[in-house]
Amino acid sequence: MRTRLKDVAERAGVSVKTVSNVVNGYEHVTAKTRSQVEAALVDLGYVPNLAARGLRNGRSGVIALALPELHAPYFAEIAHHVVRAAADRGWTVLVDETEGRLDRERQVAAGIRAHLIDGLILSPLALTAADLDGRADGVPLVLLGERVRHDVADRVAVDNVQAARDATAHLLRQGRRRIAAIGVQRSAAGASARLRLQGYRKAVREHGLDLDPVLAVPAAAWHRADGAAAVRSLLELGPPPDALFCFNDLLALGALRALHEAGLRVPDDVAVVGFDDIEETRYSTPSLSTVSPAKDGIAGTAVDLLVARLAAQAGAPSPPRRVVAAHTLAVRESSG
Amino acid sequence: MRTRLKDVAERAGVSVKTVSNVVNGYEHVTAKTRSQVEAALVDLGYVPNLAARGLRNGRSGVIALALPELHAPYFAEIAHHVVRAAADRGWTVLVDETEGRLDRERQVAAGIRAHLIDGLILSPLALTAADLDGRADGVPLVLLGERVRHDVADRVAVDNVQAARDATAHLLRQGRRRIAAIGVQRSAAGASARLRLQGYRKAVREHGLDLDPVLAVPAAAWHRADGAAAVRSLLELGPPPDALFCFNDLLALGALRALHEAGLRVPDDVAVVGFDDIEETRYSTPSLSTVSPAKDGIAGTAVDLLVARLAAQAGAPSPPRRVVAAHTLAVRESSG
DNA sequence: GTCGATGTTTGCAACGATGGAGAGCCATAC
DNA sequence: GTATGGCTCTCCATCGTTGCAAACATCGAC
Repeated sequence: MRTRLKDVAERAGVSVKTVSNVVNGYEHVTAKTRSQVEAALVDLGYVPNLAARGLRNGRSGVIALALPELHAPYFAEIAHHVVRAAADRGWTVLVDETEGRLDRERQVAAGIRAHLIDGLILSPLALTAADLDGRADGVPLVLLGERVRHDVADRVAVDNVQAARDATAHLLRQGRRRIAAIGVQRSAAGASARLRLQGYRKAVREHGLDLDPVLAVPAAAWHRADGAAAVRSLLELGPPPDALFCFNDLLALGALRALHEAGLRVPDDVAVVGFDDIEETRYSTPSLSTVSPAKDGIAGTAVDLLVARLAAQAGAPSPPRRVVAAHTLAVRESSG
Repeated sequence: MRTRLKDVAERAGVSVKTVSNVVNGYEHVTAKTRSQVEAALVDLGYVPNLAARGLRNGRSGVIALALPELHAPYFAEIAHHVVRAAADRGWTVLVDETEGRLDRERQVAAGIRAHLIDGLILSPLALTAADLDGRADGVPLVLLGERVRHDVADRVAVDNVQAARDATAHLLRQGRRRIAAIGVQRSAAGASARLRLQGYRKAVREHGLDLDPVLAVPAAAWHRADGAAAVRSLLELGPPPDALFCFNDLLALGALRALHEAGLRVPDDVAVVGFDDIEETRYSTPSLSTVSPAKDGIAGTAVDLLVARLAAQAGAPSPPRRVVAAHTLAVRESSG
């Protein structure tokens, strides 16, 4: 049996409330009482019952992080930063994997864990704004990524169009002319893909070049295998491109692999740029140039937005906030 | 304001307890009452308050997973499998990062989240058995890995000695004779390192070869950078080895990088085997041979052990259980 | 010595849910 | 018609904590 405030109170010869006051650092407790209580706390090894505290306060100190899959490096890194940012601010993180499935994303957004969590950070793949309309009464929500319209909830995201444009422009400046875009998606879940494609096209046109539809290569998912497959199919269709802009790093790493197998040298024959700056890109052969979103900034901002919502929950509802996270271009060997 | 059982009860014209009975699937409720209550539940969008339920039942339905760092691929994959296994069994996972720091590991083991979690799965780095002695009253604990003596808590781990021996024997069978062990650690946190070194030595001796101390290369941490640094220092000391057994995949990937920079071909000049079978090893250039622990099995077993403890908590304490997880050797290009 | 002000401690109620005891109702058996 | 038993449903207490308000103690000022 665990010790409760009551046990400590009996041991210290004071009331339960006084013990509670000591535990919570209430000012007006005499030094003598305080030390008695503290001794009893230590003796009995008291640990507060967070379920009871949560029930009483209406706050659990726990936020949920829902993302497609924890084992994808980008999400693992985001999760790391969120857990860390939350811990720094005194919160704990509970993790849900949605597998990018609409039903799971809807469930978590609808507040499946009501009163166990105080807020939710969601990185959606399939969810649309319609799914979120009219959930004003639910737990505060912060969205990661530009996949959902920004007027339904707080949102933190990099400017995908701008970032894709930067990456493509970098390749153009290196003198590349036939740049393929790897990772095109037409499904509802492909909002990021659309934005990155848009940025890519913008850069190509701004450089006075024509868009070759053959160079827009689709990928079902954004894993290594899809990147490798995309490159193989591209190479079958005709002369190889002189550069690839891959919509994420996993695609790019798969692409590096396929290029290597095809006997093409990177960056000599084909330059490659990815997106996400996962740690692996620094150690691949060759190391991978990539768009580097400020992941710690994204995580910190997301937690801050959530905490701000929590603090403001009593007052009038404020309009959703949209934060654009910084990004840079990390130039490495694959496009150096 | 969220709806409570009370609101639903008023709407349906029954008592709070009856609503509770319906929600919990209690048998003896008339069809009529049931349908009335269910209608009210839907109308008001009732969601149970898990904090209150947890307080009353003494169970929250949440387990904690504490590991050094979520962004290391091995731990990310373990976390993925644990979250999934827990979800399959109706549990939710809360994540703590310890950074491998002793104080943090002690805190989580001591039950910092008491009553918010029902059980704990901990992957310790620095913790010793002494830290766990006498915590019989705490929340059920399952340890991952062989770092801590197996008689203090339930434990799931691969047989590190055997696995390291298998990996080294594989290299010997390929005709390699100067095999370096990368990742040696002498600190308290290096229990896995010691076991893997032991297995490596065993295999070398069993093959009738002498151990060359130069070939046991230390690494402060087990990240890519450490693997690269270890190889560079090894190459400075004398003639290159003809194979590397790296104590984890990140070391091996860093090593591949350093070998490449040194102009050594893998596997022609130097064969490389890693440990963990993270997804990245299938796409590196060359792809990496590695010891493959059954990660889903480890995660599933860990959750099962925890759930079993929870179910048995009322009865007499049973002795700690030790489960040895399966491992195989995935042979890929780096030692093919 | 009394009064008020300040500082310290206490008791009670409440957060939302559920277990258990028992009240009410109906059908069946005598 | 009454007793019996079983099914439904309600009421009350309880889980551990904290906000509120009241009670109590201490002190200085008059």
